[in-house]
Amino acid sequence: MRRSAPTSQDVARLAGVSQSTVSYVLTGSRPISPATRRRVEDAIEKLGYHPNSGARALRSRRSGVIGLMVPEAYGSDAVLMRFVGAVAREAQRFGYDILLVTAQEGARGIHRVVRTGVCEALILMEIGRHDERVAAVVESGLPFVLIGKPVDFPNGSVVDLDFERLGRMVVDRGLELGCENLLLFGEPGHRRHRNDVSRFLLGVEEQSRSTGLNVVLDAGDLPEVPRRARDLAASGGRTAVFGLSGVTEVLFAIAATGALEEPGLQVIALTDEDLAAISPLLATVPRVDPRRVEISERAVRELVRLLREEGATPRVTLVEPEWVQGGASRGSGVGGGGAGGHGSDGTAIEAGGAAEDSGADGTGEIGET
Amino acid sequence: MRRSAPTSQDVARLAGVSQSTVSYVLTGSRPISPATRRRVEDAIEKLGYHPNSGARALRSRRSGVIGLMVPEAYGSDAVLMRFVGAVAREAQRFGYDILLVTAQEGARGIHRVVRTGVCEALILMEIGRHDERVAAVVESGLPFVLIGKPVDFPNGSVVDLDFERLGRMVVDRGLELGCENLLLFGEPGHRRHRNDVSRFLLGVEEQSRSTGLNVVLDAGDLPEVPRRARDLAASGGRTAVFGLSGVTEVLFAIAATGALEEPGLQVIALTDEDLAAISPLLATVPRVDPRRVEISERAVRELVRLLREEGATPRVTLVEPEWVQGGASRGSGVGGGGAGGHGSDGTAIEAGGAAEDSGADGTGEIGET
DNA sequence: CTGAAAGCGCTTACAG
DNA sequence: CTGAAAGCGCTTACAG
Repeated sequence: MRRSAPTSQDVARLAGVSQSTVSYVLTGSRPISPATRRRVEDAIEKLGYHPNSGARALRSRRSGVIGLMVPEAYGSDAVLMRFVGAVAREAQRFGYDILLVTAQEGARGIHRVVRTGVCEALILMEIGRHDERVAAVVESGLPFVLIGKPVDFPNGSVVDLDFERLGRMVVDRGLELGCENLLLFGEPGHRRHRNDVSRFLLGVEEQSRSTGLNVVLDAGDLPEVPRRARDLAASGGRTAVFGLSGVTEVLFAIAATGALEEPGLQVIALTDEDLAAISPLLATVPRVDPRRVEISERAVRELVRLLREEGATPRVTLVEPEWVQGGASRGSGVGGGGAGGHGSDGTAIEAGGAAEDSGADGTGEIGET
Repeated sequence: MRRSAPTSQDVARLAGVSQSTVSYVLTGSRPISPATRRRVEDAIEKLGYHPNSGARALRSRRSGVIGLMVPEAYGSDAVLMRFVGAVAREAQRFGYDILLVTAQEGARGIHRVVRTGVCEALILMEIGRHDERVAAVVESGLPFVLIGKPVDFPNGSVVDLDFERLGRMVVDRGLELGCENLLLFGEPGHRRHRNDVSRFLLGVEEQSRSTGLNVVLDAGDLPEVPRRARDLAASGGRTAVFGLSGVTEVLFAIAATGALEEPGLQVIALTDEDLAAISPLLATVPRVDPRRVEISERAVRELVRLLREEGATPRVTLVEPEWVQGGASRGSGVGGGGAGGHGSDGTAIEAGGAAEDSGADGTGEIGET
């Protein structure tokens, strides 16, 4: 039943060439005549040959495997799998496999996969403000990308949603919709220590200060949100309701039932398009897409760039949130300029030598060199 | 910055032994004197040595990597990540890493990871009724485990929730709560083709037939569920409401807002404990835990058994759903006997040589030999 | 209880 | 444009 897999030796024999020629056809590191190439490719096809990954890794020091360090699941982790799936698919496109490393393993996990050589590059998710893993991955010397931008990060590639801009966008949209208040739920206050939340709040506070929108954090536990919203609207005027974090999507099922469908309330949703499809009523409110698939794919492509481009330097890419419904597309429809700290022309603003690109198309750009 | 990792040669030199002795200490495949072992271990510690995975895999044909074939994300995939995370953590415990293979790759993906030798075993999720991957994985000769039991499966290890029993449990609980109707949502009708749904419906139909509970499928789209439930209760009497699939958890946020809190309605929730924590009101309804972490862990342990036990035969393990709230624990509180097709004493009922264990503790058992 | 040596299947200088 | 050969770092018979 389990015959051992064919080797390049078998392919060479069948094609009538040397074993090294088979290897050269595969790696492309030497010109091969069309006729020879053809014979080798036919033999490969006929035998169903795949190069042994252990031998290849041992010899070339390239395993073809990217380590993905995933955070411990917390609350509703629908969000997490969206990243993981997209990373795996995009890596596949470039011929890489994804190996899971759990956050639980910490810096030791990074050392392990580096030392064993099982991974030739790493993607880390949800880096905290003072995270031992950053030092570990930098020290490892392997190419790496962070999904999720720490507030302060010395040098290295990052791909993340532009949360600060998201904050400004939500404030602007609330104003545009004639609201006097913005009620935030999903515990943004409690989770201020999280990089994404703190950056989001930075944007909200900045933009609300300059525009006069009244912002209320901490709407309380989930079931209390509708009541808090109604109270706020009754006492303080028209109120926009917005929730951050993975909890949001669950919460919007609430909105979908009509609990928040009242004249004085205006829901703004942060949700993936396909999740929106679950609840038809979500189609009626302005939605902003957190672009998780886009971010995951860009993270992989950035890593591939670092792996394949000689002397490539790390890059910070902030992807713009995108209005899907109830606003201009591309995220640039509302107060695009704002009081933002980064330009829209590719200005480098990061310390430590990393360049931040924010292309004219509303997302950071990764240049091909 | 990136000095190359130390080798077993380096360890041997430092410990003053031969390179093979280092290897024997690591593999444990030969008795080593305590003194020598000690010196080797110290050297390993001092150098931070980890054996090169490529070399090890090349020589031993054991990569230490388990492939996990994950389904394409659909709808709310919170559920998926719960499996993936638990599988990764449990594999870690046994010294294995998890490599993601996307369902998108299909049978070709299985051939690839088998032929390259990158995986030495496989876990497959969400096998369909006629799935090309089953033939591929059987033919590969690698040890494998399915998470999710196809209705008909020839021979091989399976770990899954006992969906048939879940069906019976829900019917019994509904009756116990004085209901005359059971409204099922989460599109159980449309998704009848899915293995889990069809097995669940089998249990529901069987038990409702023998008890006279009126079962209604297809409660419609999410937002319509509360109205349908109220209508049913008004015309037909007290109604239990139960939803299958990942959508359930989102839906229960609806219940949590009180949309289903009416005298004639009785919500029964299928949800992980930690998700229940999001919504305090969930604590007030009977909940049944789909035991995803338990299933994932058992899948890994079953695979480890196949990998390490000489001549181990595949085994089918059905994990019992567990009442968490509003019922006896351990799932055996309600109609434990039922009209079920499997005993509670470890009787083998599967065709094709696979044995089904259903231990007295309410879950299938994996014996250590 | 330990060592010297072969060899897993590749990639890549070295040669022609 | 192609081949013969070294060697990546292990594991595991073969020897003592």
